[in-house]
Amino acid sequence: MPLTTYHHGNLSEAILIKAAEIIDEQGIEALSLRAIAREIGVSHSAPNRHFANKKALLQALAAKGWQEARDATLIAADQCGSDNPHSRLNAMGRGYLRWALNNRALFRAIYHPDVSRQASAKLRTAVEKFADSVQREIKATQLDGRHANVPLPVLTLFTNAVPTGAAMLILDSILGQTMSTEIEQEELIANIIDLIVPLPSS
Amino acid sequence: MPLTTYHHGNLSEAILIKAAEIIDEQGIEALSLRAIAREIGVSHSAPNRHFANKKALLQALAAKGWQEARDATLIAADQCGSDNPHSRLNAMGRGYLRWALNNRALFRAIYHPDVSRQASAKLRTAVEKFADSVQREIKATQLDGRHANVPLPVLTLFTNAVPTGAAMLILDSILGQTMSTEIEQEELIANIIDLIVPLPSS
DNA sequence: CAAATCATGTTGACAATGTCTACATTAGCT
DNA sequence: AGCTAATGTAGACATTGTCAACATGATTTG
Repeated sequence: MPLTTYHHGNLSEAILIKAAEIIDEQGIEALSLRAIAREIGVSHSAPNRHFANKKALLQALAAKGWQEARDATLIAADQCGSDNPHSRLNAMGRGYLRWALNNRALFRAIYHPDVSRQASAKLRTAVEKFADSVQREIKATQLDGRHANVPLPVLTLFTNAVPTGAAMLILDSILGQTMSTEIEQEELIANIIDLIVPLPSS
Repeated sequence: MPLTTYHHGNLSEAILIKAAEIIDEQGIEALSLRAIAREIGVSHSAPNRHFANKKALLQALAAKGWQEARDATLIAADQCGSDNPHSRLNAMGRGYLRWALNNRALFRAIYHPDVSRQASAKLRTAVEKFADSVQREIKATQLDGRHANVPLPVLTLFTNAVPTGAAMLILDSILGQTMSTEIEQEELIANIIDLIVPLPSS
């Protein structure tokens, strides 16, 4: 095998990884197809063979991100070892927020406006499935007595807004920078999520 | 006065207005200095006389945005006609969220990562002043018995995250699109904010 | 096994953009 | 009236996204 092969072997994957790396370090605005190609060591238009355009690359990252976010959320629910809806939803919130803070590149991708504005049908249904899973659990907590008189869509929006907003403030906003972050991450996560869905006083 | 003057008269302001218009309609990613100049009818590099670069334009928009957000928030508190911290903070939350939903261009600007990443000292202190005003009120609610055992920074992050996250989800995310928005805006605002700071049962 | 076909990568081109420099026009002050 | 600084223009350049034409190599197929 020659030292430098004409064909990369797994360029698709390499592009996604390098893209995530750049987004992580320099933000999603700094992402450039040519820079990715340069750093990987392929020609400037090689990425076009794998992604029709820049938006398609972002969509692919977002799809991966939603997948991971969904997994992190649902697995957390299963692993919390309780059937109580409050416990489960609390675990889901923590799992989602933890994932967001530990995977900012993908987190930035899933909320990038360009992705939302022109989401493929496939991505759209993936997100809907995620939303449904969460809403089902929210509904269960409501039947269990949590904010019983609040319309479900509002409660859903609220429940999603907290971890999403918190992650955005912490990761990407001046406002977040002004707020002290001396608290240990896992404790912060627990404290914040407990404010949305208190754990049952077993 | 000739029909077309060599000097525009108030180009700075015109650029800011046109920029907000474009951001409102097409999102902040679609913003281009040359397009702004084209639509206003000046040469492609005229904006450079007023803003050193694109980032500077975004910073100016963000400064304007923080100013407006702060006004909307603090004025709401004063106008609520109550001294009760819960009532005041509730009004502030509503005022802020209402402003965000009604001014998406500036809302997008104040949370744009490029702005946060390289904020001028002036902008940074403006944001800090806003954050302080809010935190002072949050502290008051805590002394009034709201989540007395939660660390103040956490409670602050939570309180800010709700309206910010809700606005982002509604305005710019696929997740928000999947959530029904059939509720009237003012009712939605009230319902969401009540979930963070319940009004005192006078 | 040979050859044909398709996926993958390269090169060169083009338009659009941000930004710089040199120049033109005008406003405002003395 | 004339000077100076502010404001606008024209042209240039590097960078980027994207496309078309071509090169290379992997895979299938006769």
